[in-house]
Amino acid sequence: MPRRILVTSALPYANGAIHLGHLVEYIQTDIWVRFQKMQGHEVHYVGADDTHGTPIMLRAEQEGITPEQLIERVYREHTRDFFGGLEALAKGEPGGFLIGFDHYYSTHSPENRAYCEEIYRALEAKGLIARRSVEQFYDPVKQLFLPDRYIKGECPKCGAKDQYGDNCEVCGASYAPTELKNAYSTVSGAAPVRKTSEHYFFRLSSPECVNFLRRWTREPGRLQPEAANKMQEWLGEPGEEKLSDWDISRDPPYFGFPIPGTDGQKYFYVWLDAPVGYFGSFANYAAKRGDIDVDAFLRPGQDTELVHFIGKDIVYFHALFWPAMLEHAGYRTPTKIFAHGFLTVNGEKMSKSRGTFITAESYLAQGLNPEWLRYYYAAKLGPTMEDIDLNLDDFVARVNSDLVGKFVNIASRAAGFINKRFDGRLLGPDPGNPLLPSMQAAAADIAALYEAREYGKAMREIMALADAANVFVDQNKPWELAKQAGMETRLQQVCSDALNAFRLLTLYLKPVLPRLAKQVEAFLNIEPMQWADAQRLLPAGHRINAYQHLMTRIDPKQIDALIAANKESLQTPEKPAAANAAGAASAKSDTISIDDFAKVDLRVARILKAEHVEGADKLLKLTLDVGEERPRTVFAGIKSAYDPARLEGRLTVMVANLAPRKMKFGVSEGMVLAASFDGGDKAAQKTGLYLLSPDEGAEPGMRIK
RNA sequence: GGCGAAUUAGCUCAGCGGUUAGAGCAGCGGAAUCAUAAUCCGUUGGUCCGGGGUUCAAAUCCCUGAUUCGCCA
Repeated sequence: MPRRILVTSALPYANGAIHLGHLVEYIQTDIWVRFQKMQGHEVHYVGADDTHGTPIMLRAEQEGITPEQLIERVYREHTRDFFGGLEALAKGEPGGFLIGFDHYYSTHSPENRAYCEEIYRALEAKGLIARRSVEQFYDPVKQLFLPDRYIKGECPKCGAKDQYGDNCEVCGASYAPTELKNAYSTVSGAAPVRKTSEHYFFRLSSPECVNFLRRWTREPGRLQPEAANKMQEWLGEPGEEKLSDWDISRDPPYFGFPIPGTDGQKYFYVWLDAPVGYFGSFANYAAKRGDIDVDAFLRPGQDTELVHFIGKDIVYFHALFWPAMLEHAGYRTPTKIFAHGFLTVNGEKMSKSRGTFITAESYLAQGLNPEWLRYYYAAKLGPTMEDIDLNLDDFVARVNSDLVGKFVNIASRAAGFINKRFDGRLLGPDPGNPLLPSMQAAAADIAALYEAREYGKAMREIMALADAANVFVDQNKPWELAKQAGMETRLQQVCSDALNAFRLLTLYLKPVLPRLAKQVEAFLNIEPMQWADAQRLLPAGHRINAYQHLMTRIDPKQIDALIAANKESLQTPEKPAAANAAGAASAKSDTISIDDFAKVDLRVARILKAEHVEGADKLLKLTLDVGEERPRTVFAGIKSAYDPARLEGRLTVMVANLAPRKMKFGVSEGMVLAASFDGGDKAAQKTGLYLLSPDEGAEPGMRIK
């Protein structure tokens, strides 16, 4: 009986780029899904962008666009990074990191809204919704309740400025946001006030929920042991009431769904509608396909499975709120929740200043092969919540050695002889050769490892088989057979067996290397391989196609370039590496002489101050240190893309000998340089402005030439 | 501050009460030259974080300290 599984990866937030940390999860999920599909199971893998909440709203405002425009743009970026975008998918040529979503949608959808409302109503009908007053910080200028992350102030212990409301980065003291001195809203700069509002709560502390969760979280197989222990900690011993109710409402203005019956005065907190977004995406997919019974996957009492892959940081939401909500709203609960750890790079947290905060896009833009990373992650991943490390030297060594040196090399060693000497024809497997049966016998073991998400062990086992195949070639020395008269059949036999071995290795690696597997299937002239095909071999007389390079080695220089590229994006982390598209989009200008260029005095400048200009729609007033006695004042038309607070302190590039110009708001003594699309292309104009930055080490006043 | 996890060869990791602690990569020495997309054979290398204990036996269990990383307050 094929299993029927609905699989999800966590929904990435629609206000930032996908980076290599995100990809751990999508690659982990994708490998599992591809493996299950190869087993012949019915699997639906859905995802979506998580689009609601205050940060999205403010971000859009800062960029001068609507939240809808922002999430649409980010949707294009995310789908591009995951699978090359919807166009590539439609053409059947997925790109990006080859994440094989069956459907990728958005939480800002009618389906999601309908599920949220239905779930909410069901909970309310069961008396699981409570209302009570909550006092929170409020920005009187923006007229907005402020999440803690938007409040800064002086540390109550040491007086350090610009500290967040939970603890001080300077002295390490921890405190409540209310204790901050001279607190201010990072949105408007105004001093926040305390304001009371009625909030809606999901009664997680009710006996129904607590008892359910005590039972549910301990059911075998639901959670990893570490996660189950963590749940025990959060739940406390029976009698200890450790859980508190969950605040699910937010006051307008809020980008999200209104709560039914509140007349638009309350909105669902983004963390309520985010997981429901799994269902919304699935429902939309099912409607498009037309042959899937949605309720068979979403309602209780069915033989289907619901599997969530998530990061360890959101276990809380997925193992407490989410199942409790579902259980009491008449839906099925997740069958399994698989949490993974975080990614470190070279043993440390990803860091923008070290260039290890690497975006998915920059990795691809540098020409690195996504399957290199997929393999490396697979080699490192296990079923636990432990962090995994991307050690860049190890990455280069391991991929080159395993994939190119061991694996791909086998095909390369055998294919030449078969094509040149035997017209591409194979002999059937040699019954006296124990290599192939032993490789076939490993199929069950490797399958069990994939099933258990023991990818690292699976890769090790597969590479041990690749070693065995190389030993086989070495012992049988086809290059010597080729020189001996009368050994033609033996030569053909050895190479045929080697290619059969290569086919099996490819099959075992197919969940990790889908694109390469497809190329190999074309090379071997075979149908797409399923797991059961491991028990078959290429028959006598089978004809293969000409061999072409399957994979190149990683040049360490490519890694250096990748790090450098991500260092450059240091100052604009939210929009990295968007420049290549712009370069191609506009025509080149006429050539100039070096003397012409020398007339422009470009200098490194430090932005000492950046302020809004009252009455100006586009301008920011910048005070720049260019190594002169007196700082320069420059008005720059970059308000749409930059928050002044973020500019202060950073380095950029200015034209120092531009004639001063009197403007409505004062005299501008130069200009700062930024990249943007040329006018005319309306679609492109949306993608904004990119201020230039020198590499680390540059100092204010340095001449640029 | 409380709770938890981690610490094993240069690097990445496995082993989690039982022969002299393992693998891959790197290093070193050979061989080979089908594969410039390289392999094969051999080999160096470890106070298993420090200290104490339990045991016939500890990298593995317990206590304690250090460092790192989480979660909570």
